[in-house]
Amino acid sequence: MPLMLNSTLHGRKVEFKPIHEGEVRMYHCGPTVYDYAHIGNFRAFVFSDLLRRYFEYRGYKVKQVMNITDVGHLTTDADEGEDKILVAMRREGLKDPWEVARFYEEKFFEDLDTLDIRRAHHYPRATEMVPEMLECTKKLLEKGNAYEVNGSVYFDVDTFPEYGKLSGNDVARLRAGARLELNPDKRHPYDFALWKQDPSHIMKWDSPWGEGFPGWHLECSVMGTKFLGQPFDIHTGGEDNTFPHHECEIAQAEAAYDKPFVNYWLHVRHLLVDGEKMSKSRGNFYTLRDLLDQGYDRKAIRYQLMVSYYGVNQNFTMDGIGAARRSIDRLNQCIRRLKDMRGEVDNPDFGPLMETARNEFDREMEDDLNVTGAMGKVFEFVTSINKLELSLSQATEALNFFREINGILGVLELSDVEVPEEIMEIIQRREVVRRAKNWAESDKLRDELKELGWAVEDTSTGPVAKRLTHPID
RNA sequence: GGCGGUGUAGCCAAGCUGGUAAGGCGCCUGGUUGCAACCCAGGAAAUCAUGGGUUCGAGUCCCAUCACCGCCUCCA
Repeated sequence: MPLMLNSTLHGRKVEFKPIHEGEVRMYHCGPTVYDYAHIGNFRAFVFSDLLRRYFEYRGYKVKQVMNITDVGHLTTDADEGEDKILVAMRREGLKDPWEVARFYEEKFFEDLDTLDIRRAHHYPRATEMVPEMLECTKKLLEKGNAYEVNGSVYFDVDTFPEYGKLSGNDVARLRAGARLELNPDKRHPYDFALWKQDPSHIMKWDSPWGEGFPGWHLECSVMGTKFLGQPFDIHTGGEDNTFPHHECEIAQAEAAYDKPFVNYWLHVRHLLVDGEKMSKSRGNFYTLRDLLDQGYDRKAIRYQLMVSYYGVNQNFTMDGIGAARRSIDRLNQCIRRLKDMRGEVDNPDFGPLMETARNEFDREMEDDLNVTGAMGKVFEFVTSINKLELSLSQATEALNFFREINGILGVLELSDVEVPEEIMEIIQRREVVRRAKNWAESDKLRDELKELGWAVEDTSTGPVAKRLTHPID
């Protein structure tokens, strides 16, 4: 069955067709490394991981690129408030913008690992792509799509009639409703900088037009084309990037090389926290580290971020993280039960259930990665097989299904839990007193285990140790 | 002001090509257990934002209103 994606460029769901058979090339707007990424940022990053893992599940070879924006488009004497970089430098005791960028880049990668987000194939830094950006700027000047004024180079939107095709904006209308500050250097208010000269900037490079820094939109065009070719298949980012950022990327790349830039654009809607938009002033602004510090489980956070349709806002709540944790536990519990199945006789009810589960899971996912719907089908499957006694081979088949979908989800516990010696010892001690029906002592040992972060479940086949994943449940 | 999106049980939510509403969490009852936890069985709970319209029939299409989100300025 075809995979349907809701492409912003098309304005509707369209069938995905790769440029290269069996291969997908994707570009994802990455972090600006002047602060910790917040939980909303991670919705977009988890989505890029979901896409990648899902394409791999479908058997595609995937190539991913994500930019690291380390060019501070900021000045030493910021007009309003204090410069973000300077604040970050003081906060972290760092000496220059480059150090700030490397510091937060490292934190970003740590956060990716925390959320089990698979690494993209390239993470180009903007500061290391300046030659390519200069080259693209020169090309646009040569072709007449850009003009130089006072050491800055602007893209001339009037030379690109398709400007607006992604966002649905219309240059004439934009001009009418313009509330931009007038920049006398620009011919049109929506012309945007490819190269900018500004003496007060901290980061500067040489160029044919004097010292300056690259424009805000150029890095993504250049990196996408360099690592993925032009056109490439999919470009993703937060919904806020649609205009002007992605619109400008298209204009630059297509004007420079006279061919389409990207075939499908997917935009991730923002998340709300407790029903409101996240902001520091509202006190509902969280980084990933904030949540971990409060004791929330990383897999629950991943699950929570992933199991909602990317095309609508998600209401992220602290209760939701706990609910996510318990949802994962339910799946894990089913997996554990399957591992104990040793029957030799096939259960006739199993086959149809298994087939339905696979088909419906796939059908939901093919519908624009409707993970929510797909998981609904998985839970229906869990409920129905929890009632059945299965043969070893059937249990194995079910386990394989969980293993496959976990390639996408990345939150399930499929391998046996390794129980530390110390814990095993207490559990065995508890078994001895339990057999002697010394309940007081038995419960004391159970409390002791809890203190150490472990639970014990007394099953018919003996005690099973279970790691307590989350103190706040 | 313009463009796009959302509003479904206590909470998170699927439902997008129209035929009276998935799933998870929570809650209730029973089973299991030494007691729990986990699990199982059963159950309560939704006038699908509001008001019109089209239709034999609308959460699902159309119009209007309200609320919220994004963009029009850097931002996932």
